[in-house]
Amino acid sequence: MRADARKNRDHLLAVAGAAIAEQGVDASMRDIARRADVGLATLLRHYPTREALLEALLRASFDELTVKAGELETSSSPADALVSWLRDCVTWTTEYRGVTELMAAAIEDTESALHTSCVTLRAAGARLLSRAQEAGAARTDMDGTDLFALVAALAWLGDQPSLAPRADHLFGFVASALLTDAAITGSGETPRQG
Amino acid sequence: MRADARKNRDHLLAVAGAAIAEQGVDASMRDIARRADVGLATLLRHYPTREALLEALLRASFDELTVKAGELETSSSPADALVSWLRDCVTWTTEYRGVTELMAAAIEDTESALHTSCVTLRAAGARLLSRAQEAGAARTDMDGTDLFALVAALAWLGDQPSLAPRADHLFGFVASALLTDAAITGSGETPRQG
DNA sequence: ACCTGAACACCGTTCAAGT
DNA sequence: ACCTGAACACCGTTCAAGT
Repeated sequence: MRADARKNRDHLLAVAGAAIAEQGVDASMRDIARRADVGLATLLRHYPTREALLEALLRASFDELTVKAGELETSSSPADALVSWLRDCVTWTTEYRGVTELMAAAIEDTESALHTSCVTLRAAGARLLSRAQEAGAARTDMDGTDLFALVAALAWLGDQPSLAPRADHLFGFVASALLTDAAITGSGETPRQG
Repeated sequence: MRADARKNRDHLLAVAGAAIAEQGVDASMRDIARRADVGLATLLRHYPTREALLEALLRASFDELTVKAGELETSSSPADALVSWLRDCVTWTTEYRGVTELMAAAIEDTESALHTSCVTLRAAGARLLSRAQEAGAARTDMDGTDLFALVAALAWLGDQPSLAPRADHLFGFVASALLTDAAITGSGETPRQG
């Protein structure tokens, strides 16, 4: 790639990041190009679709979350690892309004530029869930796809101005429903009789 | 209203219902007018906004759900009434893809044509929740707004092709988390000591 | 090798002009 | 009283022509 092209590309990504942080993932591509003082066609040659642009923009965050999941597997109790990773995921998505819907579409669209990242993320969550289930800390009637859906739904709530104030509370509701009583009362105690 | 205008209006609503059932609430207004063999400006004079059109389209369903809530209050146990009404709400929203997002926006926008209907719906849910809470059948850390948000989130899941297959399962997950153990093991037993 | 203006087919909004 | 064509300011896609 030529030096001027590389510079254009980096500049575009920075401008796109700002625009999308402000206006959400539906920010106009034309507007992003305008802000970057570049023709719309130039933006589209670097990033042929909105998803390709987002993939470049979110790659670092995706990687971080995946690495974090691996770290939590060794550093925290199964229940704590699961819940704190879920919280990280939900918190992260609130940075880019509307990204959840795109991710839900991408996870079953193998053509999407976001597909692989989403599948990897789901797998990371599934591992943490399995670990918690094997420890008797999480319900056994859930799998990685259920978990992905729950995170997506909670993130979606955070995107809706009228519902966002309850997003934290409902995260707690969902998280505690996901865990078993044994995990909630603490791993040191014996589960109480039902 | 003149007879020809009335006829136009009814015809527009029927056509809009079909288009929106097919394509979701984002169906092009221009396309709806085209299908109805009417100028776009005519559609917009009858229904000045997308929300006004949907309000006319959904009014009957809104009323039904509100009436249903009242009936369930006398015909069913507090827990059953709450859960079966929630299921009705979620099932209903799946008929019109995207309606949940519009409703979430409308409930805090007093200018929206859908505002009153959404507020009424939330109040009906809040009554069923209170009744269940007073009977010791539902968690007491939830209110009508939380309930509205949960229904919205579950309905949103049903709108996403990749997540829809889990929507029923996750409805059960949320519903059972909403109820107390006492309500789940049956209303004939005394709540256990916590 | 890289960039871009311009044409295209859409969208919802608005209003002057028609019946 | 009711309807509508047309102008407007947008959108993303595509490609021939320029540097």
